[in-house]
Amino acid sequence: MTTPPQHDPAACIRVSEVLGRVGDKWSIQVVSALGKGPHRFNELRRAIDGISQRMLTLTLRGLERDGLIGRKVTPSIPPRVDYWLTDLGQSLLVPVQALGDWALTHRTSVDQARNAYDRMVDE
Amino acid sequence: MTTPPQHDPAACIRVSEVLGRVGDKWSIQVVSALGKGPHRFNELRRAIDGISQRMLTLTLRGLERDGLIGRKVTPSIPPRVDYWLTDLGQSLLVPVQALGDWALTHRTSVDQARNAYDRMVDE
DNA sequence: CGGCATCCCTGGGGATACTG
DNA sequence: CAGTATCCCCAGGGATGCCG
Repeated sequence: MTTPPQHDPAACIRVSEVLGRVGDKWSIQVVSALGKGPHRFNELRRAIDGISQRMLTLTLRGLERDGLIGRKVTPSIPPRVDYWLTDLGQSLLVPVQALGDWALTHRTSVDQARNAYDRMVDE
Repeated sequence: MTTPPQHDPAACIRVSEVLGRVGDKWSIQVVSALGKGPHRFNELRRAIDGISQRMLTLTLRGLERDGLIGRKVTPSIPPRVDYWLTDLGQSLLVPVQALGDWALTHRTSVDQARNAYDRMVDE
């Protein structure tokens, strides 16, 4: 086992705030997609499987408000809007990646535990 | 800027799964609280501000099912139930802590961006 | 003490249609 | 193309009450 981090109530609250911000259904995926580089609106729409236009818009607005992504409107015809990660957004990608790595590493363990649990309670 | 992690669709999906599992309103706080050591049901209830009995029960069941926490019933009178982090749960604490650190570090940046955004759209 | 069971209500989010 | 607006549904989750 690694050193168990101690419980810090203040840190807990911060974690909750972060999760409230990026823990919604789509934010992480948008940030991750923008990790590749700038994207236009419909490029993101295609890159993120299952997201609706409405939710993409709302998610992008939220991330922009929090300073995680930038937005540039080019008023051509047809209009063009580009999104990209700010430095702040890039920095968030690091711990997010760590969480993804955890998921990749321990996925089978979780699945096994889940199956064992489900068998135990019959079903 | 640090090296920007590349976008990996498979990794993205995994991140989503992890967030679906621990990104709910209470799981992280329960895991963090148990990072201190084993707790009884009502100890957790008191440690986690605002959680209802119902949600604590549901959250604990979910975490137990996923193998992140252990549960031991002592059928005394009154009954006693202890919860603790499994090794798997401990390992999750690491990336979660990283996310918490990010929140602590960048909290003011996010708040400033948010305030600036809100001023910009008037309100 | 440590739960289920039940009721109920809010809001997250999909589908669809319209606009600049 | 890139939104905004509207309708609508249902799952998350609080409050309350009962049980071993």
